[in-house]
Amino acid sequence: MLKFALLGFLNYYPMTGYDLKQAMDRSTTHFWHARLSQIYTTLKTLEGEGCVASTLEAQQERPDRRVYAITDRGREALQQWLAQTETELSPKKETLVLKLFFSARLDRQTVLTQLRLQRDLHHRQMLYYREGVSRDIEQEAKEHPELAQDAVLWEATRRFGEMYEELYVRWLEETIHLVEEQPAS
Amino acid sequence: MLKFALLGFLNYYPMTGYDLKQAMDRSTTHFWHARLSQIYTTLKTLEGEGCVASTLEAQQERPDRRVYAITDRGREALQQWLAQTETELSPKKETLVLKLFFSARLDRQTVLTQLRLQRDLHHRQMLYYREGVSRDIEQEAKEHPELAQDAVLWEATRRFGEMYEELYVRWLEETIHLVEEQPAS
DNA sequence: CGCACCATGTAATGCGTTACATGATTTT
DNA sequence: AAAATCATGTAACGCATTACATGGTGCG
Repeated sequence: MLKFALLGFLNYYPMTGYDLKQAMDRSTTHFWHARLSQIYTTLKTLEGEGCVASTLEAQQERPDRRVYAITDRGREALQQWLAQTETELSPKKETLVLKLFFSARLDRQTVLTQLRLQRDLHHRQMLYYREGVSRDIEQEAKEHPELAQDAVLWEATRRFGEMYEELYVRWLEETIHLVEEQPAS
Repeated sequence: MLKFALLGFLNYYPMTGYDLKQAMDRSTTHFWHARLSQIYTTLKTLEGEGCVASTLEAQQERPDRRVYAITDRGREALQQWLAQTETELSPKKETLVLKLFFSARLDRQTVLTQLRLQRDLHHRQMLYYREGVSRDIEQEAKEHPELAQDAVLWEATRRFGEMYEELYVRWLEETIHLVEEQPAS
């Protein structure tokens, strides 16, 4: 799946593995993320499959860069993936919710500390989508005017992140009240 | 991480791998899931670590059952995990959102078909949390009255699932309108 | 002086899925 | 007659993380 994310970015313009990591961190990280090590190995695989091609660029005063560009075959693979309908829901893994599920016998203060910390984290994340991600999208759209159409959908995915964090904060607040008002066992 | 989910369930009462799969499917599946094959191998690992102990029960007219029970060491491991504060956000992977991010050059009808199908799937899932999961929790609480305290938190996690699906449907509807009203490229 | 940034990769390990393998009973 | 339920497991593979390994530049 990371393959397609990388192809998607390279379909905008050529980039290095390092660039791709930064692009993801500034845009898709809340719904798709990867480590640098995985990006580098996946690029190698994609090159083996003929979906991308790389050229080594020497730089003075900086390490060499290996710049990847998408090929016709890569564009085709990307299109095919995009057009293929998703007939299932993405499976989720939410550690906090799992923990809460089993926390009835845990002392109340520990549970509340847990929930309040997460509320703060999600609140901060919500502000980040509203401010940081918003700014990054606008900047990228300004630097690459040919991607204006794309930016509309980037904004839609940003909105998903924002709404998700709003929901999380709301739910945590509900749940904190619930735990506070539970009679002692 | 699956380890702790299994310990959590076995902390209620002893179960087989098959039972554990069903328990998960009826309760945690929207925030934590696993395949039977993984459950069986993880139980074996847990037994090797002394966190659970199993006994083979012969049955007439049915295959033998290997029933797992949590040990003191297992209870300790579970408690420690539960009490340990989560200082990070759970990373998400949302295939649909990733696809949408890169879909600007895809023809509009394909995108809309994709989004509408997902809206229906999430809507159905929302109803399932409201009806199916709700019922399952109530039934389990009725069958095991000693788990009444636990059921309060189960309900809180069910509520998370419901709110999440509501959000998803809302976002998809927003996004469908957005795509419908986009001027052609 | 230390940290962050730029820049690339490999190796070992862990987690999770898919496929393989079996087989009786109960429900539709 | 076919499908679902009960019931257990192994093997191969793929995806992802962590740790290892290197090294120069620029900023506070």
